Amino acid sequence: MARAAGTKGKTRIQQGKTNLILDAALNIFSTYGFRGSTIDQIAIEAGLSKPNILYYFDGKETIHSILLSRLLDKWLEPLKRMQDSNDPVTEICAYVTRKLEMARDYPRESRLFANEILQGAPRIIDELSGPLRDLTQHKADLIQTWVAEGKIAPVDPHHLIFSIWSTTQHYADFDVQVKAVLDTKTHDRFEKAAQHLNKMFRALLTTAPNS
Amino acid sequence: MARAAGTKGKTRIQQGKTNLILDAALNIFSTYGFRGSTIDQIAIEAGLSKPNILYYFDGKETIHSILLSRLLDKWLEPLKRMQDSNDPVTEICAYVTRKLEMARDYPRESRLFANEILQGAPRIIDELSGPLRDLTQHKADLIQTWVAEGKIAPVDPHHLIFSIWSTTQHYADFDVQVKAVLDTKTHDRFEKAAQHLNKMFRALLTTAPNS
DNA sequence: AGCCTTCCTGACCATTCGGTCAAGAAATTT
DNA sequence: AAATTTCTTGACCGAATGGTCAGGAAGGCT
Repeated sequence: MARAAGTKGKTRIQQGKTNLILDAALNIFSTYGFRGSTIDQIAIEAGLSKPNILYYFDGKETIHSILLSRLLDKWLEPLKRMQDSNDPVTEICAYVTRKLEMARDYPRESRLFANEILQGAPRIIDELSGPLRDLTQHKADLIQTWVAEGKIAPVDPHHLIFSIWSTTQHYADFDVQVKAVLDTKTHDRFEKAAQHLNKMFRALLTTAPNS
Repeated sequence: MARAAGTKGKTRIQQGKTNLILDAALNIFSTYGFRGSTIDQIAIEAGLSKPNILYYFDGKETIHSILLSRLLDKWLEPLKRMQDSNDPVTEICAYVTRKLEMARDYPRESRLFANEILQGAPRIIDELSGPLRDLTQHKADLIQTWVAEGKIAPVDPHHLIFSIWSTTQHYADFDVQVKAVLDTKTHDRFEKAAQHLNKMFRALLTTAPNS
């Protein structure tokens, strides 16, 4: 039997088919959710037969969890890159921009993640309570520092982060709705969104700290 | 056969069972999505037998679409209530508050909606392109008026609305993630969120219109 | 009580779906 | 070219699932 393991397979052909299947699976899973997707759909999407899919992967569950675990790394990267700076406002806005670009360039991943969370995150709850929580706490502390130093307006760091996540991912996860309401071209849509979000978070972070 | 129609059934017992089933179905559908839910699950949740469910409703699809159509009315109501005012900032912030309260009090409805949109809104795309689009356009025009009158800072009305939708619904749809990161009590969580969102949108709307 | 309508369910059916397997087709190696 | 390993698939299996149906239980009405 072939390796059901990660990318570090063996043959050139294994490598190719493995990626082909994972890509097809991402299309299907991100569109229909886990239970809503079938191996047959994935097989058709990949142009392979069902048993052939099962030859490369142990099962439906395995494929899904591989996609999820790969996703998490990529997902946390933009936040990781937000670091201390003399210009925290720009630093945070740069993070917003990166996150929005992720939503634009990796909508499938965003929807896969959203599907999982929406249904109670049964497969990645540990990742959320562990790595995600730790990283978020760490960056929240950083933001808190900026607040204490008076470099940005007083904000709740965690809820700021939530606002960034939600507003940016909205353009991937709720894309259908956005398009139904706007019906502008994709480029223009993200362009406008970038300007709007930049303005919003900049306003929030530079407001005078009155009551 | 009994009526498979809406609430205006007949018997007292029909009324009761119908609501019981719809409530159970909302629990299940909002948690597992349409394909991920089974009639058996709904039956168990409602404390009835599967054939009994099918006695009151034509089928799985019917139950789901009834829930969806009921949802839309309730969903658009907070936005409808946003009207012209001498204090647009407060008017908009009140809308934000109402929407957040919806996320807090009706998380199941929010997740049902999110599940549907995430998977391409196959069952309500017409509602999105029709009523939702019209209402949104109407309110966007109102906001645009406020901008033109200099009553609020210049913002893109549509993207402002998207930001309100996404930030508030985030606390219902991504509740698991929020809890994993925060682990505070429910009340405190929404309390802080309300303060944060109020501050953010107020800042956005009252920023001096410089470049 | 007797009659009629409404309500409920065990048993059953057809289809779908995840997964297996034996056997053959391609590669690869020797 | 023969031998060996890797790859591919048609046919099949068991479980789950949406849905049906005949018959019985419960409720309402006279």
